[in-house]
Formats: sequence, structure tokens, C-alpha cells
Amino acid sequence: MRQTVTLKQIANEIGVSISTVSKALRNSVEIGAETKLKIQAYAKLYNYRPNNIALSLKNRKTKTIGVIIPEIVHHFFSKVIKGIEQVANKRGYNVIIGLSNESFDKEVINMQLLANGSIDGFILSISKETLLKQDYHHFTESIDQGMPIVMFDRVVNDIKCDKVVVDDYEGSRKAVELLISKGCKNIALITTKDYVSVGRLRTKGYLEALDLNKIVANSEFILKVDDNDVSDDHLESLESDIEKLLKQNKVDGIFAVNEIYAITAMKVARKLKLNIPENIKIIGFTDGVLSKHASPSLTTVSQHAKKMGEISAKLIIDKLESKETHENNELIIIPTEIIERESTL
Amino acid sequence: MRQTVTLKQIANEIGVSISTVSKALRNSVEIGAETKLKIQAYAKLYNYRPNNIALSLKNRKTKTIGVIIPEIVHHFFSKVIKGIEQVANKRGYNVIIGLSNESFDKEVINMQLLANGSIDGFILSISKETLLKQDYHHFTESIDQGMPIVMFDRVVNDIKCDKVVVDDYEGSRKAVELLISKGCKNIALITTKDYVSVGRLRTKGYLEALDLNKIVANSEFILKVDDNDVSDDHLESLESDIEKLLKQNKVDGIFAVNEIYAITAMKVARKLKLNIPENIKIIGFTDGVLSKHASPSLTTVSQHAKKMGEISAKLIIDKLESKETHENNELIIIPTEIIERESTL
DNA sequence: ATCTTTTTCGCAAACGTTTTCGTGTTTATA
DNA sequence: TATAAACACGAAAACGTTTGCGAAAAAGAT
Repeated sequence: MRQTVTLKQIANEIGVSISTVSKALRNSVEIGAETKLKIQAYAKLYNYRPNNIALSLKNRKTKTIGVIIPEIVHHFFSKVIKGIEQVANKRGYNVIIGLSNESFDKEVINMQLLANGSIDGFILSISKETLLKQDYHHFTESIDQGMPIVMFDRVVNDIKCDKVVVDDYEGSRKAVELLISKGCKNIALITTKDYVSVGRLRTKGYLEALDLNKIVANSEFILKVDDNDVSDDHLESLESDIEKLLKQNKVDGIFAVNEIYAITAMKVARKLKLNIPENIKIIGFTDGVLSKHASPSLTTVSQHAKKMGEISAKLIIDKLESKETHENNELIIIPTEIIERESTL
Repeated sequence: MRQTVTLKQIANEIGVSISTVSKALRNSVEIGAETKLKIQAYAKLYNYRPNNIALSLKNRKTKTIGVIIPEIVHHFFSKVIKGIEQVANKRGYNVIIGLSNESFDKEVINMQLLANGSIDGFILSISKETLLKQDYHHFTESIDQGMPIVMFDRVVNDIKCDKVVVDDYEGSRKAVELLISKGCKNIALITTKDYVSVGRLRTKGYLEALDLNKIVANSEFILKVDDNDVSDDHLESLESDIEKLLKQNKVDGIFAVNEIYAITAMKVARKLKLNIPENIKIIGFTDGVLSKHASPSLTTVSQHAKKMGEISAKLIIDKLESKETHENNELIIIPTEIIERESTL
């Protein structure tokens, strides 16, 4: 086992000082040509690489960014990470992941763990529990200590930081208007509870679209799902809720605020012998793998998850590398795009 | 902006030495009760937390583990990460992610980037390109330098390190035998090229199952997919290959070595008006989200991805925290489990 | 041969910790 | 009261870097 070699070892071996070695390896003009060559050859032979931790300590920056997300087994979030990773890597940064698991406590713990020098800045999406508690002290604390934050997707206005979101409102409005343009008259909405900002905004878009087209909203057509319990349980209760809805009303279009709700709706429709898209048209939100491979394939509002990650990473790195005070905060709104597939033909 | 406070600042403020502050905060008996209280109160007030980087440098360990995977937008890998993250966190470790994107060069770069002190050990799954080139010098180099590695899923025998795999061979055999027990006589296999170890092993399991049941293998029934090109293209050519296969032979069962191949097979079968499972039964490998929500839902061989991550994390941390030389290497084989769903009823 | 300039290198500080050892002060013991 | 023991704290080294500055040696100029 050949341990990794340090400047000190090279210095001892060659018989010069540590600083000479350091300078020689950085090709400083201070060092004579001959010594330089000898040192560089030796370093190459022993495969010297500067210790990152020591550099981080000296430079007081780690060149890594911390990403805190509620869940990783999720097409949207993993795609965001991919975007983050790509631009971070290109710019010489590493990415360290923390999962909050939708829990407030884990979010706080994770951030405190990383904030003690391990990272230079955060990219995060807020957990549901945090949104529910509306306790954001860990964010402000981090910002107060000079650690910049970029929030994506699930954001909150009160915090002074950059934010990257998709145009939930506009995207939903367009989605519902697509259904209307295809002739749907009775459009149901499957959404989340209002404390999730994206759920609230998408609901707003739905209502707005109806309003713009002189359709009276019917509260019976709106299903607000509480997804705080275990995933499988709440899917089953969602199924029966949808079944009830479809049986009692002649719904001819469904807008679901995420993929899993949309797929579940498709399943129920099929069970009730409703043909998609002839009898009922369905549209979802998110460009996940389910929508693409469902049959019939599902029309969705694309969130541009990867681009979201790319932009977030760019924002945080720009901020980290700019000399200015981190005062001005941007709000980037990424336009949505409707991907038409078979479920709305 | 209140900068984070250090031992030195506290020492200056209170008028004691740095070492006194350090000892007081660690509740050393060396320090008098009064001073201790004063220092602790001050530290609490200013929310002192020891700088991780300084600790890492001093202790020569970072308490973070590096995870190198080929792809993150992938149900299997993200689930593995979730497992890793969970046990790592519980044991006080952080997780830093590097994506190889199935590229040899990126795998090497990423490992070198992290190996310079940033992490204590690696958990990784080998990229396809690396498997193809059979160039493993970056692994041996890392191990030589005393940085332990745990490989999962895509492993290679030559390297001296712990490995965690699913029983691909046994799982495939059981899967094919399930098809046989359901009355299938002409079973097709959709697999990858042989350089991917899991593809090779699963193919072996398929052949073995046929052999055990006195069925003569037919090379026309075996589709070896080359998935080196862009994903969408190769899916389309896969579709036409499957279509050709199904048209020219009366296949009544399909075993696919991954989810996406299985779903594609379902799609083609539907197109050819073959009813699943009446006319043709299909079984896949992996417990992804597609299988669960497909219609009909897809029977699969579960890989226990999360458990794989958990075990990998446990192995690497145990090794990191054991005093012994890292000589003895374990090979953990996780038994598979067949999840029966509608596609093989 | 003396003075100035250039070249080449080492010292030491700094980043923020922990920990060993030493030292001065107080208290207890003979 | 002299001496030993207990107590409270500080100095310094170490982890591995980078870098400003001073100094010695070599080279050049007069």
C-alpha cells in the first residue's frame, strides 16, 4: 500500500524546503530551472496531488455545493441533480447530497451538518413538513452566515435568496385550456393540499383557465390529496376518490398536478371502461418516465427539470465567485412546455 | 451578516487561550467550572460549531463517502443512493455524488477529483465503457493508496474489494422457470451485450432454466441489445427487432433483463394484438416504477436496490472504522425475489 | 575589487482544530 | 512551615497547503 505523498515528503526526499516544492510544482519563476525539473519529475513519479482538504482550509472555500432535496427516488429530483452535477462539474465543483425525506428535522440537521465548512453554498427544494410548519429559521441563519442559497421548485417568498421555478400557474392554465380546446366541458382537477406552493399555483392556473373560458368551477370536481401518509395507502384512497368522482359526474377531462395522480386517474378510467382519449382526456404535470411509457402515453406539462438544475447551479456558482455582496436576488421563471401525447388526441 | 465564529475569536473575546476554549467546549476536567460555564455560554450564544474542514485535516478523515454511479436518472440507482444515504447519515457520514455518465474518462476524472482527501472511501458501480475497455487501473490505484472501495451491481472480479450484487443468475433462472411453470413453451430473451456482467449472468440463468426443463434453446429467441447509442434511437430499433421476433415465431413468453426492455416488449405485443398474459406472458428484471404502474402491471425480479445501498454503505463504513488491514474482501449476494403481477397471471 | 542587481531558495504565518506536555498556582499533608 | 499533591491553564505541534518577505549566493556593472 503506497500512501499518498505530500509536499513535506517530497521536500525531505529531495532535500529542499516545503515552500520550494510548492512553488516548483506551481511553476513559479522563483525556482531555478534545474530544481524545478527535479521536483516536478519526482512529483509525477509519485503521482502527487494536492490535498483538497488542506486547500479548502487554506482558501476558506471547498468548491463543493450542498444539495438538499426531499426525495431522490423521484424522476423530477434526480433530473434536477443531473443538471446541477453537470454544470457544477464543468466549473470544478463537487456536489454533496442531503435528503430531507420531506421531514423538517432532517432538513435542519442536514443543513447544519454541511454548513460547518463542508460546502460553499446550498441548492435546495423545501420539504413538505417545513412548508407546513412555515419555520424557515435554518434558511435565514445560513444566509446570515454568508452561505448563499438557491431554492428551486418548492420555494418561499420570505427568504432572501435566488429562486428557480417553473411557471406553474401559466403551465396549468395552458394545460387546462388545451383540454378545453379539445372539447372538454367538465374538467376535474387532482391536486395537493394548498401548503405546497406548486399545488396552490397549479390550482390557480386551473381556475383561471376555466374562468377565462366562461366555465363555472365546480368544487366537486376538485380533489385535494393529502399525501402525508405512506405513499401506497394514499394512492389507494386516491383511487377510490377518483372512482367516486367519475361515477357521480360526467367528467370528460382531468388535469392532475403530477404524474402519479395522472397515472392513477388513467387506471381508474380504464377500470370504469372509459376510453382515453375518446371518452375522457387526461393531462399531467412533469415529464417523468411514466408518462412517456404509459399506454396510452400521457400528455404532460414539462417542467424542464434538468434545465432547472443547470440554472440553479449556475446561479449559486456565479454568486460564489462574484466579489460583490450577495444582495440582489434573482427569481428565474422557466417557461413550461406542453408535450402532447396520446391521452389528449 | 454574522460570520461564523471560531475558537480563536472566542478565546480573544473571553481572554483565555484557544486550547482552553477547545477543552472547555469538550467538557474537559482540566478546565475550572467557572471558566467552562462562561465559555460554553458564549459559544452557545454565538452558535459555535467546529469547522468540519479543519477537523478533517486534523483527523485525516472526512467522514464522507464518495459514490460514483453511471447515471442518476434511473430508478435503480437512485434507490441505491437512498439506501446508502440512510445508513451513512445514521452513522455520521456524508455522501458525495459523482456521475460517470457511462463514460470511462468521466469515471476516472471523478474518482481522482474525490480521492485527493475529499472522501474516505468509494461506493461505485462501473460504467459500461469501463467494462468494455476493461481498464481498471483507477480502481487498483485507489485501493493501493489505502482508499477502500465497495462495488455494487456492476462489478468485476479482478479487483480486490468488497462487492455487493444481486443473484442475477438465480433470479433469472427463477423468472424463466416461472414462465415455464405457467405453461410457456417458447420463451424469448431480451438482454444486453455480454460485456455487461449482469446481462451475461441473466442470460446464463435463462439458458440454465431452459436446460433444466429440457427445452432446447433457440438462438433466434435471443435478442442482444446494443444500448451504447442514444436511448431513444435504440429503443425504436429494439421495437422493430421485437416485432420481427414476435411475427416470425410463436413466442408465448418473454424474459427481459430490465424494465425498459420489458415495457417495450409489452408495447409491441399490444400492437400485434397479443393479449397479456393470455397469449404471451412477460417478466422483467428490477423493481422500478414503470413495472408497478404499467397496465397490465408487470411481474419482475426485484433487485432490492435500496438494500443493496444499505449493505454497501455498511460495508464501507465498517471497513473505514475497523483497525485491521483491509485485506479480507467480502462478496455479498443478495437473493432476488419475484414480484408477481398481472403480466404472468 | 567594490557595489548593485538578479537569481534562488527558506522562514514563517495562516487556515481551525485537538492534544500532549509543561508550568504556575492553590490546596492538602506531614 | 516545608513539601507534596491537585488544580487550572497555556504553549506548541500537528494535519497539508500557499505566499510574502527576507537572505544568501551568484552574476553583472563600474
